[in-house]
Amino acid sequence: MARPREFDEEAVLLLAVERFWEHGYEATSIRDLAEVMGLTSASIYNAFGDKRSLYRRALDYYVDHSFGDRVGRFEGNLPPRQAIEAFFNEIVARSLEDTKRKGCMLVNSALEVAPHDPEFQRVVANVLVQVEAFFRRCVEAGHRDGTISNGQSADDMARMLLGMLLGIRVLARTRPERALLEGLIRPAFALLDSRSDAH
Amino acid sequence: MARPREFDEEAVLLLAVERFWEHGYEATSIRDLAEVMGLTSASIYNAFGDKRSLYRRALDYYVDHSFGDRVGRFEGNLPPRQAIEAFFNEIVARSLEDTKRKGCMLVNSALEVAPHDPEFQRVVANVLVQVEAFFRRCVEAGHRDGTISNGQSADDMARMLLGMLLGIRVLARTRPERALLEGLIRPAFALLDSRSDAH
DNA sequence: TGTAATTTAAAACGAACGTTCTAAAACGCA
DNA sequence: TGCGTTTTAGAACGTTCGTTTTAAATTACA
Repeated sequence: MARPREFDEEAVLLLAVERFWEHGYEATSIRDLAEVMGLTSASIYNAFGDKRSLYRRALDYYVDHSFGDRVGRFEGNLPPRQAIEAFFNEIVARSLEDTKRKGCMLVNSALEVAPHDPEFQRVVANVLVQVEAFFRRCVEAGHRDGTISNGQSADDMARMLLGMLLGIRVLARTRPERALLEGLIRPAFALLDSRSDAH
Repeated sequence: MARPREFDEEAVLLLAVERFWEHGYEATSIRDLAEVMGLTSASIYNAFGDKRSLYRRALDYYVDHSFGDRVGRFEGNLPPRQAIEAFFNEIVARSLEDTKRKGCMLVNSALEVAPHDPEFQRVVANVLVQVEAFFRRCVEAGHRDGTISNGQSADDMARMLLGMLLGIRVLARTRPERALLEGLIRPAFALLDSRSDAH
């Protein structure tokens, strides 16, 4: 009943993600996006609305396919202590092979967009709460089966792991050095392992 | 021999710092700066060169008066273990009273400017190296006088503290909650205290 | 007091910004 | 085969960008 789209919406959204991810919101123009996505600006506005709406779609896509995917792969499929370790090992590995220094789009968004936009503030905060909850579930399970030290509360341990995660993401963006990132997580893991009955 | 400046260079630089700090590089225009600094764009260009040069001056000013000042106040004046604690307590306090959510200008710069600008990459990386070195000196001194556990190497401990610092700075920008930030550092301090001979 | 030097104010520069408009093109259905 | 509808391509909208220019104002020194 009408002329059909000449592009796949998810495919071009992925291209928009790449661009926003690497250059951020302000430094990415509609013309940049049009070139990268292989569309005219009219098509972009027709399919996604304005620039902010497209960025929102891109961020949601990123969150679902990075963090969401990671939690889904590890939680339940691995013992809690190993799930945490696998999570951080993957973050470190990704950070070290991130030659374009894109970092984590959620962290980028947390610093560039969220502070001045209540909607994005809510979105980013919500994801961070979910990450924290994932860590807390892992630590609680580890407490129950004795594979994680109960020297610290699961709440505090989860908070620390969340802080470490964000710290790695920032640090890797300017100093992507293996010794630094791997050395950073060693004390944190030592804390997971240290036996409380040794005190 | 010529018409004198009508403004104090350091005073207007501080105003530029505030603006860049809160809104970042891209989202701050020369006209914004001119209004905030109370100058015309011609005066800005005459005194500071182009926008990027002014941002560089602003970042240097920020680094000297925040991190540089903090290290100078704590190191030497406090025992190593207390120096680290005072450092983090001040970071948490500043983060909680940061109602404008400006965060840390160095971290903001690390994510917005440094990845696409080799000069700023070098500047930011250099400061992070200095922060790490400050932590390492504290941990080494604590190892010597027995106030810090030697369960972890000073190198790794300093790396972890650097990661925690950056993590707090990011987290506080979207979730400035006292329980979260204070809970985050508790396990890290526990690691400083845990006695290695207990294993 | 006149001259050289510098800073001001304000307008102006071309380029790029986000967004919209105008037509032509491409489909399903009558 | 037309009709209604949507998507295309590309020009165009007004605004804002970083930066420079023009000319008046202000000083120290001869």
